[in-house]
Amino acid sequence: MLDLKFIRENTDIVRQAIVNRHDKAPIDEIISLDVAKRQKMAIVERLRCERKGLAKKQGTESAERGRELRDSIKIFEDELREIDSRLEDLLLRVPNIPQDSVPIGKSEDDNIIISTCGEPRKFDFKPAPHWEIGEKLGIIDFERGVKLSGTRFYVLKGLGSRLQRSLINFMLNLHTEDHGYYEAYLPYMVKKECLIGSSNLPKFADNLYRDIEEDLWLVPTAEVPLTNLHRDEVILPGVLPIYYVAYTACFRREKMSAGKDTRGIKRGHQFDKVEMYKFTEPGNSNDELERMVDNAVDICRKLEIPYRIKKLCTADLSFASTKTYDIEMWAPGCSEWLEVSSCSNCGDFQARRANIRYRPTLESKPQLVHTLNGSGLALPRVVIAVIENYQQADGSISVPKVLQPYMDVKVIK
RNA sequence: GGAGGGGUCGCAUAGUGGUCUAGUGCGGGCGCCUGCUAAGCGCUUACCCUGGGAAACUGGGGUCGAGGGUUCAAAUCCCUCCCCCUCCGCCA
Repeated sequence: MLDLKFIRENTDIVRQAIVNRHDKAPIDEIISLDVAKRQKMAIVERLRCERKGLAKKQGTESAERGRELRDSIKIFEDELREIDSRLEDLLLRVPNIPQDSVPIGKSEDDNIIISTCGEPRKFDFKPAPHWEIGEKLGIIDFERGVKLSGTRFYVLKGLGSRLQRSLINFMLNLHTEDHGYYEAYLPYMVKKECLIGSSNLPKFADNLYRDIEEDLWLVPTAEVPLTNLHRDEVILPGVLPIYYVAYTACFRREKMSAGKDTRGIKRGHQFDKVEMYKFTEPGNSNDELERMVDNAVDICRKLEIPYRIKKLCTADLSFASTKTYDIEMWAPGCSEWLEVSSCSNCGDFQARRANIRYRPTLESKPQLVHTLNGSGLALPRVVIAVIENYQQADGSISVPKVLQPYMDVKVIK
């Protein structure tokens, strides 16, 4: 959420940001509600002040005036409540402002490829897509996944599920041991407030699963509970930056992309992900973003899979982000670059929603922190990349060196 | 799921309709005093919104788990919800 005061004083900047994002947030209505709100507040505060003075005295004529005050205060309070909830809802739907370094673009085609690393392997046979390799080896079972849960579900079996588990452990170990992250095991179901804090609600409700009886929501990413770990807290001086890493399952309806990517395990309703998350001081967040990207890329390097880094343009930037890098791994079987990570600096946008602050020193006033999130990495796509990059002519898969200690085998066959 | 108890300033507590402008202790900060460590004394101690001011600063409102309600007046009474504790039931 943007600061209302900022919107009031920098309306043109906000308007331009919305245009650049091709968003339609209703800034005009916000501005007029804000004016109306402050007018009414001035009146109601004057009335409350009089009531306060009156309440100290007792007597019949002050009781008479008191009744009048009570009634008119109530009318104004009701109006204010209505304005407030409308304003709150609108504010929650305004996207974050892209940084100046973010390229302005019309669509994802305007994202900029910053670097491409690693030589795509030369095959002396035609590389197969993972769904063929996986099915032949019996490590991915699409039919039974659909039998259990319907379309976009699959079952990993045997060394397939072991491969995913190995990747998770490899990533968690690397981030905790080499990159300084602190591991957390989190709830996969969270309260509505958490999703508001992380910016998934109210705007993106249609991509979420929810238990109506308890009003608990399944997390679409660990970013949601991680953001909310420090909700309504004031972090003490000297504690920042905090780095978290967490493995969770993620649940998404993927309604918006129905019909897209239906083949294989690239896009399911349930998938696993290792997520990196940082709480930082405002001055450091961009440096921390670069480091986070490098932490994600380190996985690609160690797995020895070709990858590229993209800087997202304003049209493709996610709602809460001021600046985002995507990392893609090359998948020679389906001949496409797979998005395995998205690293974003959300600035104080989520911190304002979730009320996450820190004190620079013991004496100073609380200030909003900056939050950053990045996949480190998204599992099923890394599984795809391993399968397709390490496939062999006989249909088997050789296991990447760094995974061999986790897999206990050198070849999946 | 059933029965009961509870949520007050960083922590611990007092407060059952007006004297609460929320008291006290601890902890924190500032200062004074003291020829060592210590003790003592004084002051201070949250956050949000909004108005005025170039600024230092200053006026007003709100917040006692959250939100409503009753009342001239609510930390205090009523309703809904959230969270914590104890016992019972169930359970990996």
